[in-house]
Amino acid sequence: MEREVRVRFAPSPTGPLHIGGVRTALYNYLFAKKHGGKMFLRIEDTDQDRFVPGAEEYIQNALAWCGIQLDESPWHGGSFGPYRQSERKEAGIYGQYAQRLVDEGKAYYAFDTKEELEEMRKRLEAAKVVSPQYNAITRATMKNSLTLPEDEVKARLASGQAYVIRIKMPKKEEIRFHDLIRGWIVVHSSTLDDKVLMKSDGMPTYHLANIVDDHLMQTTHVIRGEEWLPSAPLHVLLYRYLGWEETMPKFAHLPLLLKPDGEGKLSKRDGDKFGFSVFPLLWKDSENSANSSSGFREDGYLPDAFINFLAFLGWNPGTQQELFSMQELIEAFTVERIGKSGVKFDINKAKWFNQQYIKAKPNEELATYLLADLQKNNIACEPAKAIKIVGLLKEKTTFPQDFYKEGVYFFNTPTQYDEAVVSKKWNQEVVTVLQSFHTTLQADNQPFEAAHIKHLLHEIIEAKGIKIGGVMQGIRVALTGIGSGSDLMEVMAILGKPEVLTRIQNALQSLQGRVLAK
RNA sequence: GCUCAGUUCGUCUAGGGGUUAGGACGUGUCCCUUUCACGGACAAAACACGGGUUCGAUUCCCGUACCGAGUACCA
Repeated sequence: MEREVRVRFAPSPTGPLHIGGVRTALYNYLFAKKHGGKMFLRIEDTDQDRFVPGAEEYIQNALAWCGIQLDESPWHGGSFGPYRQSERKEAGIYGQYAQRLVDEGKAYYAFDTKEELEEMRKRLEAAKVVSPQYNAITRATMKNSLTLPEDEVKARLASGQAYVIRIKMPKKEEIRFHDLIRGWIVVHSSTLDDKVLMKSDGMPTYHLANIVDDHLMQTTHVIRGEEWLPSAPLHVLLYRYLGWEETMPKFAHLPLLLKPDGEGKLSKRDGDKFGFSVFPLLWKDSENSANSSSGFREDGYLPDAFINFLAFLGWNPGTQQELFSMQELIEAFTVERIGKSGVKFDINKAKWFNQQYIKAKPNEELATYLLADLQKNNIACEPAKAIKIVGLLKEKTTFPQDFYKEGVYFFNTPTQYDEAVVSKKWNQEVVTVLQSFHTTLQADNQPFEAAHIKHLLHEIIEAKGIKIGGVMQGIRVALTGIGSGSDLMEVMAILGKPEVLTRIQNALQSLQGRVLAK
């Protein structure tokens, strides 16, 4: 097994890429890079009915945002293309293999209509058959090339009648394979059915297409969701039937991402229900806006935080370290450390990761978020000022949009004051201190810096024999309009002396009657 | 129903025949403090159940329960 590691991510373009899909892509990517191999993307668009315009572009954008870099794909190209199954079908790639299986007696034509299949199911259910399916037993009662006379089969085929190709599942045979995460899996063929390999529209089903493509594209490892585990035996059998067992990829079936309340797979509805996104990016459904969904990016998650969070959903490094860059993840990643059990989705952890990443970012970078939000609100601001504000606020910030939310008071001279704070904290002492402070400030000519401001203010407070705690909240509300925020001295320094003087004056005037009214 | 998986604090998990079963998120209390946060400290909180194997099982085996996935001419 000296083959170069080649893994694939194979989404179908049926809508926005789900967060579970992103995690699958991520694990594939980490694995490929860890082993110096390649990762490619293949679009599995064999179901034309479910094709959604824009989905492919969404997948591309989502992976790019996450920093998952593909070596080959429909849009990057590569030497194993085409990378869309619809195009591969046009190129005649699948038909020959289906035909080979039929010729070798490992698959057969079936002419049953939808109604006939439905009828069979009903009949079997009525007869209380344990598992009503098209299988080694029931195929004898259906219309297919195994039951029909040879010339009738030929006639039907020649007349252009619709047909599918089904695998001829052996009656009794143990199918076993090794899963990198779960160990040996053994399934008896009698529990499997004669899955359709080639649909009546000439398209292969996933089952055939993924085996043919993974073989042709020299895939060494198939890392995919656990929902594929039940059909893995079928895939293994297909490799065997096609004579490709020697180079069959190794399998790793990932644990599923579950709803926060633990009732099943995480789905789009859960995002709405629990108030968070289950998609990396905003998805706009052009036909039905109700199908649109918010994305982690738009919610304010940083891509590296999102990736770090996602990596830990079902995997851990076995150490106490929790913060990992993509490069560190690549180095630390092993399939052996992927868990077996389903993982419930906890958005709190995602928030925590985001907070950690915000804190670690340089102020210059964070300032761009504030600046952008300010611009949206037509507020002008010097980058230098934004950098200072952001530096002050970052400790209490989870999302980039918090800078604007928490920091608007830097830009809006308050016209209203938080009533709860005013009624509790606005008193004669505050008024007195503010008055002296105003006078002192006007006379002062030292640089308007936090330490100096603090010194001046404390001098006044102490001279009057007042306790700091009783007066600060009032001063804060006078200056910012609200009762909470970052260090007031720093806030004033950023505000600048003229603005501080104005605000003190305003507050003294606006709240004039409030002390007496008490 | 059947097949296949899985089961350690509320959640993500470490561990693994003998441990005070460890960490993180969240929660609570306290400290810091000009408030909110941040930070610090502490606390509550888990081996699904029943058999077996064993001197000893949370760990290994077998059952049961529960949970999940699959059971389409969807992927």
